[in-house]
Amino acid sequence: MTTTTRGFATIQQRDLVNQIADMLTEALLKGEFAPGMHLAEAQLARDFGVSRAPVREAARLLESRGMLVSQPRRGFFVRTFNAAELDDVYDLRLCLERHAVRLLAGKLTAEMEASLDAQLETMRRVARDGTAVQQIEEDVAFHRMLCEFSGNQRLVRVFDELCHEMRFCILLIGQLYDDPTQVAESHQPVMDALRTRDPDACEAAIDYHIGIAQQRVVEMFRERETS
Amino acid sequence: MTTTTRGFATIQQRDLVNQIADMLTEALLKGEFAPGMHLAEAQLARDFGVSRAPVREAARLLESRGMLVSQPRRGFFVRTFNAAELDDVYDLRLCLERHAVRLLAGKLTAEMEASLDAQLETMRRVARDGTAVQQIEEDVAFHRMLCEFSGNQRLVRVFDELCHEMRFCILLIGQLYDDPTQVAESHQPVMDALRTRDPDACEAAIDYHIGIAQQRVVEMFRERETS
DNA sequence: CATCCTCAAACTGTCGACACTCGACAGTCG
DNA sequence: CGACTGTCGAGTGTCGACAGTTTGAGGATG
Repeated sequence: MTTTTRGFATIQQRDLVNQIADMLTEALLKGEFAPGMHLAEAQLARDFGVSRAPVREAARLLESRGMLVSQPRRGFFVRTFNAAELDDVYDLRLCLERHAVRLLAGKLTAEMEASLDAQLETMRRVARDGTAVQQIEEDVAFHRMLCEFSGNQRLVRVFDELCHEMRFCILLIGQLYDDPTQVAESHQPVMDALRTRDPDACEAAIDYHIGIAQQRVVEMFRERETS
Repeated sequence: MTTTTRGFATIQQRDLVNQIADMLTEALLKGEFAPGMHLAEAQLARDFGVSRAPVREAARLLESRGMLVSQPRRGFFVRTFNAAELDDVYDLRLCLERHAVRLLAGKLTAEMEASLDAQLETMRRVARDGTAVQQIEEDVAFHRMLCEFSGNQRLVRVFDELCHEMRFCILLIGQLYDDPTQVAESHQPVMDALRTRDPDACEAAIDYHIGIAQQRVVEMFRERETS
């Protein structure tokens, strides 16, 4: 209710928790908090100009997303990842998307195909004139579509959770792609495989695609770790 | 139940939040709250003899476990499942365990084998003289071992989440098995397949095993739905 | 008889306050 | 000199209160 720190006082009456969670997320992704760092509720509350209650809830939310961890009576800490954990995340993601494309192969409609094609087009666009963050977002969006179109909503939820963690790690290592055009083009084989409607071909394509990404990201993360 | 290494009783100072979460979970599994029912924070706080803050946190915890859902400014409601959602949960579980046994096939150690065999034995025991709840718990424990031994900790976490939901649904439909001895025996083929170390055989065995359970549970749930 | 409006009760979101715990640091005693 | 103890500040866990919102009952209206 008190004044915001800056001019953008868009009606705060609506859901402080989500706003705080978003701001915290952004700060985390920007690397403003060092991994393992302790986040004091009172301090954050002062920074945001609110009481501790919504801060606490927002922190719990981020905890459930795996971006923070909490210890009883000690509070919240920025989640630390090691390369092995990141590898697990990618491994699980591969497991999910494999399943998704197999399901999708048997039910791909013209609308889905059009949506995916459109998304590929978007990716090509941001590859030319988009920020690294945008490129990652559109990349994720394509994969999320695959999960959504699989028809298993529960799978999408888990995928979203994993995405939070992957984003977190990717933003930590800085940039992901050295040639942005690859972002879009590396997805084309997946799209082509889907069009064949052959589950095995789809699985192979996604296997290859994610395997590459996994190798790259985990490797870069491992390098960052030893510095 | 849990004893400290020195034999002292565990100090009952664990936060209220966890205690409340446990009680709420128990109440939910006992079916004391109807699906879709609104849970008023103040009322629960009175019931537990605490303030709303810990109740709120406990509720958020259960929300993250998928047992409650919340709507802004309206509060918490008991999660309702429909057969399709439950089917999704089983589908995803199958996806996870398939992956787990494939990984496990390539790394099964003698210790793991012994643990799994021991768990099968426990299952046989509770099949004879255990409650339905115990039988389910030991059943789950076996599958959890498969996930743990796969080596992917992140996978285990997702499995745990799914388990909460499956337990919830299973307890809703009352009893799961009509012949308790099947509980243990239906797992034997999975164990046998693992011993061959053949990923394909393992996948096939778990496919069959979970497929049966899925069919059964979802079917029973669907019946309950239309009543 | 159905519909809309009013209003009070109930409830959630948020706040500030207090008690208790944890960790650090310094002082004390062997 | 080292181990133990008391104290202090920082921070979390919990509480009661207030304000604004939602809900549902009941009356007014067409």
